[in-house]
Amino acid sequence: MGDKYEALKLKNQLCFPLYACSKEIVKAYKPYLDEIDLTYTQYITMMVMWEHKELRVKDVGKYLYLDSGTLTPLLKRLEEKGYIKRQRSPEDERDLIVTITESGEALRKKAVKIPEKLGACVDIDSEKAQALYSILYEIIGKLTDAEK
Amino acid sequence: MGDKYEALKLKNQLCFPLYACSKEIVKAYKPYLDEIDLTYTQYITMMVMWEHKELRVKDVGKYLYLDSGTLTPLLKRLEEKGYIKRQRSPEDERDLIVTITESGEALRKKAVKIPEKLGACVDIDSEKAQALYSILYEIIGKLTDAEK
DNA sequence: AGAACATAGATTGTGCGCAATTAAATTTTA
DNA sequence: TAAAATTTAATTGCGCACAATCTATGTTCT
Repeated sequence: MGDKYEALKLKNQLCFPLYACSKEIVKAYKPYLDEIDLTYTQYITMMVMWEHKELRVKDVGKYLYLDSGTLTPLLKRLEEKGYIKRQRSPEDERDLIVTITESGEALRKKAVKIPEKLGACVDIDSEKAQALYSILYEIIGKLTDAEK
Repeated sequence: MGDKYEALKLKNQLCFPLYACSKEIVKAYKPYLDEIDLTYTQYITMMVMWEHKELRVKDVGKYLYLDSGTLTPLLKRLEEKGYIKRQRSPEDERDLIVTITESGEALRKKAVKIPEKLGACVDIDSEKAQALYSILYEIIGKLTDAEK
């Protein structure tokens, strides 16, 4: 009981269930995302594009906590699928402007059912969901503000 | 306000903060894990090995929710580093038995400070941590039991 | 204006993470 | 007991995720 390595046991970790839960939920999305030929990361990227229509790569990265190493190839794939356009900003050639296409907008109609389908899988009561949500953003805030 | 696509907005997702939080915490581990030359996944794998000393790949996978596609190369890397041994079971040649080495045991002493170091980074009050923990395992349970 | 600095995205390399498939060993069933 | 089914790990292929580096473009500072 309570040996000196207690803190190193899996069951005493907070990060592990977070890591495992995140993976399992993403896995639960898969059958629904397969229907619209998107990965989870592509899906959340389309989410910010559906909402903002036009963004620099940099801003997409800020919303999603992703860098260009992840986004550059991912955005190229979304462009190949026809959901977005990528073009340099005329004002500042360093910026790459991502714009949603009509086909990308059309995809939104297909995707609109996904949140409720997933809600049915996870099925957690709304107080717990709210608690979870606020604690997660509290942690994210601490980890990403402190940074600089 | 509350258009028909409200459910598709990033701020209304529960999975996204989970996904982002998981990544940010793993990132927070990195400087400490770098010191002992482990990735996060290797670290949690060592955690189950520190506790159990000897396990089949299958059981490691059950503890960590990982399959052989992830574990086979990861365990080979840990074997190269000298922390574990991999050998077939004589009773059932299908099973691969993973055993911790002395060097692997020694690593535990170096790792023992990591949980508190990370606690200092995340710094969340213990009621919230407890709530988070139990909600996460509730979701994990629903997603992994329902499966079969 | 020219040099130093800063910024944005692309590239490279490593390691997951997982679906799908394969191969070998074992168990079950007819 | 021979054939079919199951179990286990390994392999293959793809897409992240991220650190580190590189390149091109802008900005700032003398």
